[in-house]
Amino acid sequence: MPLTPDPSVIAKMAMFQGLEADDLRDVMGNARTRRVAQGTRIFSQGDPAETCYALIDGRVKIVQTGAEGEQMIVHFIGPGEMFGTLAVFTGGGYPADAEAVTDCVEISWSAATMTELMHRHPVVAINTLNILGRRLMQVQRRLREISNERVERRIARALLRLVEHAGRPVDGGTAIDFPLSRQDVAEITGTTLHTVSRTLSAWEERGIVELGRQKVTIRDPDTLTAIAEDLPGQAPATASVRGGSGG
Amino acid sequence: MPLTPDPSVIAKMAMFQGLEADDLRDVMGNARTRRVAQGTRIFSQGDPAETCYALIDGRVKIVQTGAEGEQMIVHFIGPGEMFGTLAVFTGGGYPADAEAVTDCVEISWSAATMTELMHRHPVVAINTLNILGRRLMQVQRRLREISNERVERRIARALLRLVEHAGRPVDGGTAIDFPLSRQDVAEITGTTLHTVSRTLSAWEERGIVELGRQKVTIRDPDTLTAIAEDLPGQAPATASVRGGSGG
DNA sequence: CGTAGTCTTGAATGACCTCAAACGCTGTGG
DNA sequence: CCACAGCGTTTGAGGTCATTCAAGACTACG
Repeated sequence: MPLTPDPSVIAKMAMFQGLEADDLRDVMGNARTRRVAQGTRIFSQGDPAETCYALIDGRVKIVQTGAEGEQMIVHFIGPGEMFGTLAVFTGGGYPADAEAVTDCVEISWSAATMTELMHRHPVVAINTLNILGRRLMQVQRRLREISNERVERRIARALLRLVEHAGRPVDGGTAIDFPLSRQDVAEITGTTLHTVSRTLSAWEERGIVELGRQKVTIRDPDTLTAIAEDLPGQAPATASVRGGSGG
Repeated sequence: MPLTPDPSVIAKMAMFQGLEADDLRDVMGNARTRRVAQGTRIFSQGDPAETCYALIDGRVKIVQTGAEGEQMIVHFIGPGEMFGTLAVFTGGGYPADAEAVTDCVEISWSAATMTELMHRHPVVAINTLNILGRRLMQVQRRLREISNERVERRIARALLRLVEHAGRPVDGGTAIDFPLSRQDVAEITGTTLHTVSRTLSAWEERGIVELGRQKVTIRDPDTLTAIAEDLPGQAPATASVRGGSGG
């Protein structure tokens, strides 16, 4: 993966749809491309937001930390998606950390450049509006789910969403394209790693998933969907989730 | 309140900051102003998003409904704020219902008009980006809170936020400017009206709030903040509602 | 082979929900 | 004016899902 990516990569990004070839060259000229090793912190919550990013390759997780250290995974970023853009327009610091969960290639622009670009090409602003709007709708849906639904169902949903977003077909199922610990799943679904572990173990026994270290493979997406949607006929054996000794 | 509002009202809106007087007249010309009675449904979840709105006067609540009827109050809209804008740019229908919780005056534009306006005046798109960005940050913070925090603290936070956003000073405290039922608070905080009722009753006994039918008055915001932030020194003493910080 | 990090599993507690009933405002009509 | 219905609210009792505390097992890596 070269450090000067060809413009076609940029051209495909949702953010730059509708730009002419000339403008794309302009965009490229003002951008900075960089390799980022797995585990690198790209920016930190509270840092002044001076740069906005897009991902060429790899995966980045966006993590928000509360006053007492509780963490929540807000979003996983994949190739072609922007991140860190939000804070550039709201002023103030980044609202979360960004961390590379695999080796990545990122491209970035200064806040000033991006603002200027949007003034020159309103379509970029409108594209961004579109992306941010979708993300807002997603977060709102997730908010409702977390408020009103049981943990098991939230975990099912989270896995299905991850598969949708970062699924890689493997022998006998679909795996998730990057290291994903139980703790990660807990921070997505708003629960503890213990509950996640118990739930996944129960599912493994039923042949729905296959587990590994920082790895989950979905073997039976239909049953998982049934759990997520609470469909009849695939009633989960809830008792088995609770360590075997119900009371 | 006249049905042809003077342009200064529009000029003050965050969405139209930076527009010239001429442009503002243009905006006004394409807008439609309307009175809305308390309780009116302005748009419904799933309706095709053909109009975007701003509020001149009154309060509107944005409510999302899940597949099985569970509801969640996403946002309260006050004077000068826009709503229903989101869906216009993401395509698809509105992601939630909008309902007037008081008598309102709204102003609206067709989606096409608004898009055109943004192309002519990028600053409007960038302003909208700013507003939407802030809202996204708010929702993400709320998501983390709901995931990681106990109910009592979430209720405290919700009340403080409502006071901030719609507080009206009254004799011996601050009231909230519109009818707010226990059920409403439950739908904001992701709990049940029973738990809300119990919690508020306990607080009333401690003199923190004063309760009425669809009404909450904050008498002691400091203690409420202490509960919200889990500060020392204001430890709640009631048996029925959990206090302190864990174990 | 030891160390550190991830994951599993058990047992006990408890926060919150669910179910159920009754209370008290508010507005309405006799 | 009072009776009555409707709605929001309060309160109790019981159940359970999920957290919390506590070990221990497994995996990767030097």
